[in-house]
Amino acid sequence: MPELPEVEVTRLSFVRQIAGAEVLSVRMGKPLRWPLGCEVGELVGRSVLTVRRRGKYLLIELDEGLLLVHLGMSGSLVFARHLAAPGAHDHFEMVTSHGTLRLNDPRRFGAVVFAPGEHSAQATKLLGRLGMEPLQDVVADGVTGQVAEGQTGGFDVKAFHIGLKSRNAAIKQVQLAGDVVVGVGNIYASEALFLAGIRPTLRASALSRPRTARLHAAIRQVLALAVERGGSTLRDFSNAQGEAGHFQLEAMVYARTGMACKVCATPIRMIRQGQRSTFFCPQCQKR
DNA sequence: CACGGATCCTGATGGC
DNA sequence: TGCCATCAGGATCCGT
Repeated sequence: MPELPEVEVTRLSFVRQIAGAEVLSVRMGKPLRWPLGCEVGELVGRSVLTVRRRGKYLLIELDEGLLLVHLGMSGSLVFARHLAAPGAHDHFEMVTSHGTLRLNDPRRFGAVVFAPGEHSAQATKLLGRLGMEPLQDVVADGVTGQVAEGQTGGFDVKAFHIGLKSRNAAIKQVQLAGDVVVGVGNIYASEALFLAGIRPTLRASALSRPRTARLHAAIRQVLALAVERGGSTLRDFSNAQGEAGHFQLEAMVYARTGMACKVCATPIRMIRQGQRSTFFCPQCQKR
């Protein structure tokens, strides 16, 4: 489910409340994608400093170590003072002095992993080869005014072009791979290519510098707008306050197979790339 | 090394 | 109503 906008919207929806909280207890449900990597008891007594984001990972920073949270395809977080008894798909729950953080993830492709530090082997294994942060310098933290992400370089057109040049796979799939640019999932990959007027099947290495610049701008534009709209709620996404997103109402191509293109009225087409659906307008995205 | 495909898991949906 | 096939916002692993 969640791509960068949904993860960022989730982060913004509970970072203020959880900051400064003390961990009172932690409980796990069924196994997630990876084991937690520590005993739940080890987390008790630590305090939550803040929550940052790297790609589609949330980094819950503790006074000692951090929790890396990934929502996978079907995960969502809730943070509240009081929650009903956990359900069948609630697989991680952390009770703090400020409220309870709970991960609901029916498909269990998500994960919560403890790492002793941001540069530990555990963290590097998950974050080590992530690409550039597309919204760096665009989405600022509502409290501190600082950008959500830290140490990687910003999303630079020149670096983007260099990254694409070495890839012969289709541009759509290179966007999804996350090693050139992070956070672009199946919805926003199609949307960005539409805004840039680029055919999803074009080899990444075939993008000219000007077209790379257009895609760079399109990715930023679509992700930033999606964050403003609270993300996309296709089926069941909601932020940590339980609120749905509305970007899907503004999608130009995603899930609009056969419907008229909002620009030229040509029917939107769907193809399969790497077992995933891709949507595009054959008229607006000729190559 | 880069690519395509299989894979993890559950739930919703549509055809018969 | 039941059964089966297909599809779903992700990302890793494996064979070529």
